[in-house]
Order: sequence, then structure tokens, then C-alpha cells
Amino acid sequence: MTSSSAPIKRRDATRTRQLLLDAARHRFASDGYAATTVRDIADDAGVNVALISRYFSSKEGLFEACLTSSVDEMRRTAGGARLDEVAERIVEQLAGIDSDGFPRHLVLLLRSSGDARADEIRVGMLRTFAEKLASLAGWTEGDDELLLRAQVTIAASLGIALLRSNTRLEPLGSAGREDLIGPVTDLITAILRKP
Amino acid sequence: MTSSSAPIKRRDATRTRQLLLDAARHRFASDGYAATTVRDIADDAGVNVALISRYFSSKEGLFEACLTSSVDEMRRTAGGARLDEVAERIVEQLAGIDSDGFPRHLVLLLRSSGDARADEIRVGMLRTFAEKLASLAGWTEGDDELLLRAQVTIAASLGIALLRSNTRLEPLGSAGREDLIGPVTDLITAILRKP
DNA sequence: GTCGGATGTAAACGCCTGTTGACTAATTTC
DNA sequence: GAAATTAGTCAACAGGCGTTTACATCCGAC
Repeated sequence: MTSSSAPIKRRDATRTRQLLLDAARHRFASDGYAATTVRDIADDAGVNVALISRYFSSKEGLFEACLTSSVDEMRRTAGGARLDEVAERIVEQLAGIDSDGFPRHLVLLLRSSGDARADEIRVGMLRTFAEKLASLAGWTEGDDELLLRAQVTIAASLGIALLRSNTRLEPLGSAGREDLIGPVTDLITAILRKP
Repeated sequence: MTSSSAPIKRRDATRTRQLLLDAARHRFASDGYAATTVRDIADDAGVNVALISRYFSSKEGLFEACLTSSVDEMRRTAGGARLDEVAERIVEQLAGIDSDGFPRHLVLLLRSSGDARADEIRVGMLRTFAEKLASLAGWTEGDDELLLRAQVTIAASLGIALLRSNTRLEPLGSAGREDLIGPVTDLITAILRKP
């Protein structure tokens, strides 16, 4: 047997980059930017620390990459919903249907690094989402009240995501999709129903 | 004139403690625990760094003190409301009627230091508030659905507070009490109205 | 007035942070 | 298969962190 069960690690820059990105998203989302060290991330990824600087030029750069990759992933999954599907989509994100029940993509949008460029990406994404959501509810440019309501909806959803992920407040902490769909639907329809 | 406009600083431990506490609450709430340094806090308070260790024994200790003092203040202002007043009270906190439009007490409840004891205080407070709110809506022990709805309400409110305070997402960022009262009332009554 | 505890100061401590440069090892190119 | 390019390693760095220690200064009690 030349190499059967050996966990040989072929050198692969793309794969390494991805490992770092995944580990970083976990850490940044759950611990925040400042509390996360590059050594933590590298260890989680099973990769040498210096490679963070090589592939992302800095910790800030890695954070920005996390942000844009999460944003891309959200765009991909959140496109083209009807108003009555919005609650369902949000709950899917909250309950983390794709990963392990941890709404990382959402929580990242609340994590600031203090860096101006990263914050622009973050806030830009929030603004885009808010406008998209407002449009579904019949928004036209200049209607600040409805835009505000869309932003409140997003803020509320992010709050739920954050509280779920950083405290073990029960029953919210371990509520599943079926538990959340009721309250969240009520919340969203109540706010977005045009006054 | 012996001492007219002179800003002489009489030595006063109580006052110094309070200055540190105020500065720390500002910093911890707006930047988070890890991103805040003890030197930042001391400078803001106009006080020597070493006094943090003296009066609060550590940065953790200061954070705990911030938490309990904020919790006390919230208890004082949040006691004995009726269900139909809840939205108004929350909006008052969100709009920061007492201070400068920054809902620090609320945001602190979302800021984790990673320390176990501090997190217990934090989560304990959240639990208490959730139960109090649920009770106003007719909760009796064991009714997990209504408790969940109360927790969702709190999570949503905290999300609004956090988004308001750390992004400049307009119009949410600079919305006043009169702008928020509508959406927030809708939100709260929709979630808490027993299904 | 002076003594003693309380209050504030300054400098240093050891540790951990993000980042870098010189190096080795693997992979691709010809 | 040798050369050249890419991928990964290792150790050190300068700076900032929270904390401590030894010292100056103020203030109230006697």
C-alpha cells in the first residue's frame, strides 16, 4: 500500500485560502473581530499563521474577504423572493438550514472591525437589503417611512440571530425553524404592512 | 481671588470611580469589550490607568461593574409597566431619552467579554426581562411558546439598538422617538398578542 | 502642625498581538 | 531530470496590552 489511509496534504493554495476563510468566518462571527487572533484562525484551519498575511495581506484583509464572501452567498440565496416568502427565508437563515444552526452570515453584518473600508461593505450590504425588502413591500424612492420599517425588520432579525448565537437564552437559543416561523412571520408582516 | 475659575481636582475616590464607570460604559457599549483598552477608558475619564486595577481589580471587574450598574438603572426605569406601555418604554430606551440618543444600557446586554461570570449577569438579566415581559402578556410557567415570543421581542429591540448605534444606516440611524414609536409598537403588539 | 491612611502618579513588567523575512520543500515547466 | 516557480515553515520583530510595583502627594484626625 503506497498511500491508502494517509491524510496526505497536497499543497493547494485555493484550498488553503478556503480553509482560512471558513475558519475566520466562524471565529469573527462568534467572537467578534477584536477578540479573534490570527493564530486562533490559523490553528482552526490547520494552517500556518504566516499564510494569512500571504493570502489576505492582513487580518483586516481577511475580515473583508469574509464579509464579501458572506455577502455573495447571501445574495445567491436571497434573490427574487416574494413578500410573503420573506419571513420563511429569514427564518431559514436564522435557523441555519445550510450549516449547523448558527446564522453566521447574518451575525457578521453586525460585527465591526473598526476599519472604514470594511464598515462600508457592511453598511452597504445592509442598505441594499433594506431597499430590496422595502421594494417588495411597495417602496418607492423618497418614502422614508417604509424604508425605516424595512430597516427595523432587518435590525430585528439580526438581533434574533445575535442573541441566539451568543447567549444560551432558552428557549430562544435552541429554537428550531418550526418554533421561529410563527413569531417571525408575525413580526415581519406587522412591520411591513403599509400603514 | 483664591480659587474662582480654577478647575482644581479635589481627590475623591467615589467621583473617580464614577468617572471610570461612565467612560467604560461608553467605550464598552460602542466598541465592544475586546476592542476597548484600559488606557482608552482612563484617558476618557481623565484619570490614571492604574486606578482601574485599584478600584475594580481588573478590566473584567470594571466590565462587570458596568453591567450591574446598567442593569440596576434599567430595573429602576423599567418597573411596573402595563402591556400597552411596553412599546413606549422600549422606544424611550432606544431613542435614549435620558442621555444622548445612544441606547447604551441595551447594547451592553449584547456585548460579551468572554468571561463566564459577566456572561451570567448578562444572560440572567435577559432572562429576567423576558419573563417579566411574558408575564405582562399573560405568561404562566411552562408556556414556552409565549416565553419564546417575549425573547424574540427583546432580541428584536436589542437588534434595533445595536444597528442604530454602530452603523450610520439612514434613516434608522437618526430616527427619533416619534419615528420609531409606530414600527416598534406594531412589532411588539404583533409578537406578543397571544396566538 | 504633624502623622498616617487614602488617593493619585510614573515606570516598568511579562505576555500576547499582527506582521515580516529568510528559509525549506513541493510542484510545475521545459 | 534540472530549473524555476509556487506553497508552506520557522523564528523573530516591534508595539501594544493588562497589571503591578514603588513612589509622590493630598487630606482629615488628633
